[in-house]
Amino acid sequence: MKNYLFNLFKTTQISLPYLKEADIIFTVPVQKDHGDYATNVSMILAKKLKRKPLEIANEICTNLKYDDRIIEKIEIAGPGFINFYFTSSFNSLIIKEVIEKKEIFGKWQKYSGKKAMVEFISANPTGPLTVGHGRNAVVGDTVANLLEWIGYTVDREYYFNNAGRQMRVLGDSVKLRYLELLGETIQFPDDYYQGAYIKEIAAKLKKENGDRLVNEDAEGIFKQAAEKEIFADIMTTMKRIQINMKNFYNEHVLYEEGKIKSLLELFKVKNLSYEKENAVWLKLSELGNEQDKVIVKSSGEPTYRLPDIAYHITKYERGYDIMIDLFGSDHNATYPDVLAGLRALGYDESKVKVLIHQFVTIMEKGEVVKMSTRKANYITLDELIDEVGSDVVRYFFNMRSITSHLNFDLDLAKKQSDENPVFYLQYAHARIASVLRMTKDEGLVPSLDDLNLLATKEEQNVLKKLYEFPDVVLYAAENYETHRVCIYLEEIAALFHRFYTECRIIGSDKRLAQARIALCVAVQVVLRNGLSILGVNAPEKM
RNA sequence: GCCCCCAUAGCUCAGUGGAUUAGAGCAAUGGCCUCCGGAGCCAUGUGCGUAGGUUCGAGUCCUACUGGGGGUACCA
Repeated sequence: MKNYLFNLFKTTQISLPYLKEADIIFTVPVQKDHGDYATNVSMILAKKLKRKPLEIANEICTNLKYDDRIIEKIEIAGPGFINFYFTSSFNSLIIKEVIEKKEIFGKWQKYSGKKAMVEFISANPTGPLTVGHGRNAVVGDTVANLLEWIGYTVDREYYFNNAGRQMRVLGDSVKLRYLELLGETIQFPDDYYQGAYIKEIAAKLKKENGDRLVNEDAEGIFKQAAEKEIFADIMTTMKRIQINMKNFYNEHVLYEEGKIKSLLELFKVKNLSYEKENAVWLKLSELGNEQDKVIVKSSGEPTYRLPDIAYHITKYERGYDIMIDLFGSDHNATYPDVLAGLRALGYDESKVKVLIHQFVTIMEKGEVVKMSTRKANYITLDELIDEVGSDVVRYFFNMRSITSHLNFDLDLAKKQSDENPVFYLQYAHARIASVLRMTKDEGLVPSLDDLNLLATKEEQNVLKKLYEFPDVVLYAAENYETHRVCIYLEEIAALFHRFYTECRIIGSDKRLAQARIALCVAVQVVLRNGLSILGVNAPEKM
């Protein structure tokens, strides 16, 4: 539909050259009686041409040479909108396209040949993934899916650090619990890791080694065992929600390959850093940021900024056209420094897209559960999956704009899963599968021969919505907004149910029945495609 | 103090500068199966935090304010 309009306006440019001067946009009007698509081009041109919008709209309309088998009518309305009404027989042709393209309906070639990296989760192995990581994990994976749908080749990468203070505390925490199990009286500091998993790791060490480890360094076997166990856990959790990371990038590699050292040297040579009070500072205030920041502490240990910049440089070196970083809002102060460092070294920072998602609030028994990895009172992603399943987890994390806080009512998700919109979508899909099984037994098959019979309001509404799917995918992908897909799917499922309530298949004239079955198939394809973007199953039966 | 995000119906949230009429789900009330899946459909809504500004046109953009969340380390 949209394509036809774009082409129509392009040919009209010959007779009305001023059409080239405006960005022509077609939108689906909120009001159904305002047509299938509308454009505000005459209002935009009114200012440039200093003429009345209605007058311009009239002129455009008389010059549009359209095919009346495709467009039923064109109207001018309100202050100068041009509304387009398509013929019902043209609308029905979308079914043919959907059924022919099937699992690739909605895909684009627009960015084919381009490489993208999505870096997400990137949690250090200090504990199991929490619900907050869950949002990051699901959104990151879905953004990656969306980019694949518009043509990108996408790598998913997990960046982590198994050195540093946090990990030392982790090793100490495990050793203390180990000593405790051996009967020693210990003082367990408040700022150590309190979770039960620490005790489990300590217990495992005791079982395997008895008391032989009492004189071992906490940074040795204790830290290593903890990291191994925790990472195994994280991997299992990711697998449960269908996340396949391509790479795990260990910050340590940057040191091994000398990238930290050479970057530090580069900053010095370029006069972008200086020494003060035994520390090395990056001249961020000269690069447009608020203040200079330390990149090497007086202890000689770099702060996260140096490896983060070095890490991003490897992304450029690996040839990505676009690099997505997905962080929780608690990290929103870190990326401006990294971007400034990259900019100073001449890298095109517009290739890095930083997405910040807001917190997840867990509600349980009407109360907010405060969460901290250190403290014992947090809900793990694994527990959440146990309670509600992978499909609900993935759908819920995808269904809200990442700029908003996500309110996750655990009680609701636990006990009343049939209230969840994900079931509404899966039900629509399963219902169609059932219809197809049943009609097949009646000797009816989908047919594209008489699609023009699909003329009722309910049928037409579904058809027009089918046309929108590729646009929704493109918009969602280019704006990294996974929730758009959810909104669309809920809309088309609702339109389908309405159609199905009003329009009978068995008992109708055979040609009409078979056209309606074809409509069902098309809706099913789109539901399945949309759900696959989200990583949610589309069941044949429920 | 400064920086980022948010404020829309009882609750959870959509809303891509457009149309005298701002939508959905949940909750609530009342309808709809002699009929293909009732996990469905239909009906019922005193709502855009406050005050200015830009614009032909503002929930959407700008400024200030109020309220909430997150930051502002030689933690990440």
